[in-house]
This record gives sequence, structure tokens and C-alpha cells, in this order.
Amino acid sequence: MIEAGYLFQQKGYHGVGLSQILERAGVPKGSLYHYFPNGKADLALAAADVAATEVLRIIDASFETAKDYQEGVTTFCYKLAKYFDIHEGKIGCPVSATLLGGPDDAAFRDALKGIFEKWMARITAHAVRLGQPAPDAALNAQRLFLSLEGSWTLARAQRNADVIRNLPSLVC
Amino acid sequence: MIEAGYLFQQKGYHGVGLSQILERAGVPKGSLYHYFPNGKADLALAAADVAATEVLRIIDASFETAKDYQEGVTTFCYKLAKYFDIHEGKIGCPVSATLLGGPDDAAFRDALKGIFEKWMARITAHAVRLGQPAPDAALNAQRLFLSLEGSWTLARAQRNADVIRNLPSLVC
DNA sequence: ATAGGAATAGACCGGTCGGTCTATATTTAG
DNA sequence: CTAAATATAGACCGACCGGTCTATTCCTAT
Repeated sequence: MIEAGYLFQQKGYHGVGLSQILERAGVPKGSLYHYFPNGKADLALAAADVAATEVLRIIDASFETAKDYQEGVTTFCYKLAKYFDIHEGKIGCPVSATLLGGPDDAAFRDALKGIFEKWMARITAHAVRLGQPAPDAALNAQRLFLSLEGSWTLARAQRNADVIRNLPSLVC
Repeated sequence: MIEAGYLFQQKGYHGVGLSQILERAGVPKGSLYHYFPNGKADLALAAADVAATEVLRIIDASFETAKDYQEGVTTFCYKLAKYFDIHEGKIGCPVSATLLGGPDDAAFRDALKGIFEKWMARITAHAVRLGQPAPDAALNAQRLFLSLEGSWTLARAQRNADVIRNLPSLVC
């Protein structure tokens, strides 16, 4: 399941074959269609959901111990850069590659939209908690999010996470 | 050729079939493999190159008539938002979808890296020409580029170009 | 101990994929 | 006018795609 997510993130929805996923996960086809009757599409949505929740967890872990917003952003970007490096620079935003690359389906689009909103809301909440005025907090969270998505893309093109690590100085 | 580019941009490298491209372009297979002996991969690289050059043209058109950097950014984002709307919100960054979704190939990655660098260099040059100090100009160009990539992604998820139109107030 | 549902296992299917190849049409050069 | 080069056209290929289906194994409740 998590392994499946990595493959989707690396190669995009249409870039991985079902057989490749199943082989890597060590699971036969029967089991997949037992748990996910709609097959690949369901699997991709589930994998994106797992990845999205993991990012939320990283956001919390980064901001909870921070004494101000900037420090939280710095920790957050550092953690994501490390995640990027672990996967050898092949993985960008863990959800957009999976969902935007998939079928042109309302369910996929809405899922992605919802995930992005959750991320920004969570960052905004931490910013407010750390003393930012509410309107600034929302703007800064959006700034961070948009730049982060861009950094993921650029980092993949460069096979180098430095642009992610330098993000805090760019958006704070 | 240009039509092929749109398809790649919408559906990603693996999301379009060769036959679909050829049908839409009204071209038989023989012609494709006459001009692009390496088939789909060559075609994708060429399509990305065409799209990248078009973006450069849009950058120039936006900044040449502007009286300051902010005005150029505003015009630029407006033009891109219009492009986004024309394609019914299905097209994001015209090169990353084509190239990042493709095979895990150094040629693809390097092409993408080169395109991104060209874009940022061009924006930086305009910023300098419009009176920004050189170090600020490069930073602002990167800020704009990263946020723009993010906006393209978010705009697709939302099927709405507003986030692109609001970009100038976020990065200037 | 055993009946019955849940889960595993993978053979199998039609369709489509990217790519090759031969035959025909069109243009260019002498 | 004709021969050679260039470009068009699409039938055809093996491989692999996502998905279905049947057979078997595993677990659990009685």
C-alpha cells in the first residue's frame, strides 16, 4: 500500500502497471480486487490519502516544537528535503503526481483539492497559534504551499533538494 | 505537433497513446517515425521545447511593455491564466507534465532543468532592466517561478485560474 | 471438528500500447 | 521524362495493460 504510493509518486498514475505494483508489494491480484473492487483508481486514491495524512503529520511535528513560524517552516522544509533525498530525488509532491496524472475524473480532482486545502489550513492554524495575525497567516501559508509545490517540481528536475532547503529564506 | 503538446500537457507522457496523438493531428504513423525516429520520446521532447519557447515569448510580451516589475508580473500571470482558461483548466505547467511524467531518463530531466533555468533567467533579465538590483531580481524571479509552478498545480485541482491571477499580490 | 466466509493465488481475457515494416504517393534532380 | 529521394499511409507485431474469474487456502465461530 505504502509501496504502491511510492511508485505512483515516482512514475505517475499511468506510468506504473498494476503488475509492477503487485510484484513490489508482494500481493496477488485477487487480494487487490478484494480490498479495492474498483482496482487501480481506488488504489491510487487510497495511496494519495495515506501520503496526504503523512504530510499532515510532518507539518504537526515541524511546527509543534517551533518557537515561531519561521522556525516551523525551516524544520518542515528540512524534513521534506530529507524525504526527497531518501527517494533519490525521484519523488515530488506525493499527491499531485498520483492524482493529476490520473484519469480526468471529478473524484480525483476533488480529492486533490481537499488535500491541498487541508494542508494549507493546518499550516495556517500553526501560524496563528505561533502569533501571526489571521489574515497574514493564511497568506503566508498559501505562499509557502505554492512555493513548495514549485520546489518539488524544480527539485525533481535538478535531482537536488537544495531548492527545498532554501525555501524558508525565500518565503519568510 | 502543437496539438500533440496539448495532449501531453493534459494527460502526461504515459496518459496519451500514440494513436490518439496521431489521430488528433491527422498524421499517419509513418510520418511520425520519419521525422522522429525515436518515436514518442522524441516527440515529447520536441513538444516540450515548442511549449517552452512559447512561454519565453509570453514573458517577453508581458515585460516589454511594462513600466515596472510588478506590472510585468501582473500581465504575465493574466496571460497565463487566460491560456489556462482556454484549455478548460486541464493544462498546468506545459513542460513539467510532459517531461516529469515521462521515462526516468537523463535527457528528459536535463531538458526540463534547462527550460526552467531559461525561464528564470529571462524573468531576471527583465527585472534588472526594469530597475531591480541584480541580487533581488534573481530572488524575485525564483519566487515568482516557484509560486507559479505551484499555482498551476493548484489551479488544475480547483479547475479555476483565480489563484494564478492573484499571484502578483502574493509575490510582489 | 467442521461449516462458511474472508482472503489469497494466479491463469486468463480482450484491448491497446509503442514500434516496425512494406507499399504507395509525391516531390526533386538530372 | 525519368530515376532517386523523400514523405505518406496503414497493416501488422509482440508485449503488456487493467480487469475478471475460478480454485484454493486460511481463519473463525459454532
